[in-house]
Amino acid sequence: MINLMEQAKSQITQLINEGIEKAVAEGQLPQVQIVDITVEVPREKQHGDFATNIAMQITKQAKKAPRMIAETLINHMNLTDTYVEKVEIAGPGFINFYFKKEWLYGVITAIEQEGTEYGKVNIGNGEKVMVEFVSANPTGPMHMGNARGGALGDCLASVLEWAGYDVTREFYINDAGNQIEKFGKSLEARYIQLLKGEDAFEFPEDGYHGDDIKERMQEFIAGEGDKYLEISSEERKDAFVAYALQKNIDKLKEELELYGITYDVWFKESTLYENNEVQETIDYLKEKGYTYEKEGAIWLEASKLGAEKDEVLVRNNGIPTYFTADIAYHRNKFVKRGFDRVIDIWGADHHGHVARMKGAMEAIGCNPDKLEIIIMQLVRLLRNGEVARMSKRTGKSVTLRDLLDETGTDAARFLFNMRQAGSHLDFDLDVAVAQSDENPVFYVQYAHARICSILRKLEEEGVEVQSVNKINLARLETEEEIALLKKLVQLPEEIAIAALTLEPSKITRYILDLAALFHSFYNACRVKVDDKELMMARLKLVDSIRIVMKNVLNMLKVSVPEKM
RNA sequence: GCGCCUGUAGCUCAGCUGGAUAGAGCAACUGCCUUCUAAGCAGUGGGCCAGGAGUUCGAAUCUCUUCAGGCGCGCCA
Repeated sequence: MINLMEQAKSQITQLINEGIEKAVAEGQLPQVQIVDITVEVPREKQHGDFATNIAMQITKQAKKAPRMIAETLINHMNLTDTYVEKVEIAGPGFINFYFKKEWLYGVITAIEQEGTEYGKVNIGNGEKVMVEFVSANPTGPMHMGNARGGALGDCLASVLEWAGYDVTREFYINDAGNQIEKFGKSLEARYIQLLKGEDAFEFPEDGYHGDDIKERMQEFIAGEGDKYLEISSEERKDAFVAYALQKNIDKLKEELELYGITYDVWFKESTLYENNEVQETIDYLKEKGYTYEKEGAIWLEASKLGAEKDEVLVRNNGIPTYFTADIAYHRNKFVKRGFDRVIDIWGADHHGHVARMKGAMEAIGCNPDKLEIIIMQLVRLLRNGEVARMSKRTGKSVTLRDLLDETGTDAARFLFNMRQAGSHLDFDLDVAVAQSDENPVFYVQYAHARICSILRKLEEEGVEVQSVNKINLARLETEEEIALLKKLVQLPEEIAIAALTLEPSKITRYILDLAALFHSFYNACRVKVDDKELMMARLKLVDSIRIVMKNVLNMLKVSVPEKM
């Protein structure tokens, strides 16, 4: 994998280290302790391609003015055999590096060589990491929170794959415990009501009122009739749950598939009970002395593990809580399946769960730092500039399905990843469906389509993209072309940063920037010009942009139209 | 009351783990199609980075604090 950014930075680091060594050897600097040399790309391009603040950082140790230190260092740098063209001191003591154009042109070669792989980095070293996301309750339809979580989780998983991790996408099915109990009761009530009238059976107070429950039972009756009126409540609830749950899970799968999400594992909570892992977990915690009994329940001393207060593990009716199952689940992820890292994506309404979950990890002997929980802030849906809680079509709260029907997968996936997980997100339906400059998805896709159009036009005239060794890249010298080359160089690093910070939103912003630079270029420079050499160079540049855009959009699973 | 998140242009948000003159996109205004897709581009205006204190060569960024908003604090999940 070629990472020009990395190469450049390591060259600079080496130059500085050599500079310091020599200066120290010659007595021009005292012995200094360097923790980390930061090399960054300055915001202002007149400050060069790279800059370092090392001179300012060692001011105290060196007991000299930063600009003096900078000068000393520069005097001891040997620039031969490097890409560095020029070094300058600037401002309070920055050292600015100007790179030769050859370095920048190298990106075209890199893209040609790596093609669909360009942008990949290996910071993960094949580490096994799980991303668990959505995990919506199978008792009803998915909501806007699930929609955001889906886009975030799936794109994050992709980013991690591109960064060299071995990623598993997982959906946790809550098919056990209290809510399934409620689910069963609700189904039973609807079944009897449908066959014998509304008044024949009282609907449970805390039951699920959604229409989907009724629908399930209508389907069930259509197939099986009324024979379940005769059997025991226990038996028929089990039968209803088994039927409706499978139906609901199939529907979840289908809708997520439509959303571009395919999971590697659908993990059922019930298997934790079947395989005795919940009990194993409880026994383990007991053994380690983290539990006590109070009022007939078994408690976890979570307060001693960093949480706010203690938590019930097993209710006084003998049934373990959701929390206990979740501990067993995470124990399964780490201990039974050997994941190096586990990333959970939760809605902000679950943030109270974080501290006790981390505490529980410690209690079961897993490193809590290996469990990373992304807390995603809630989504506000806007329509006509106003908060829209209800779907236009159904009058009920807006589901993932409604959203996809209205805006399509591309817009939803892209727009949900425009914001960082931690920031509250306003999802504007009018923007999502707008086919204009307001809509960032179209803006990016349009750039790609424009490029394809150029390629088509020239191909019709018999002009094709040539391999890099036949092209005089030095002809790429306008401001717009240089800016584009620099942006292309950045992709591997952007992916690395997105993976490290767990923020796929960096990538959507990257691709928006690239599209903007392309559109500027398009208006400032023509590809199809009489100067053949220039045309071939620009054609190659444009084709390289196309490859990068396609790579990134494929990664995000946003479609890449060649015509619009 | 306690805890988590957020506060940057009229609106929606970036700001790359502390850098140089705080940036985009919408919205407003002015221009740009006989030449590769105007779903585009160029330009103009717009800011007490919520307030205050601290840390240091240097703070939108880190710490503390006040204020405002969101969310949570169950033998629910």
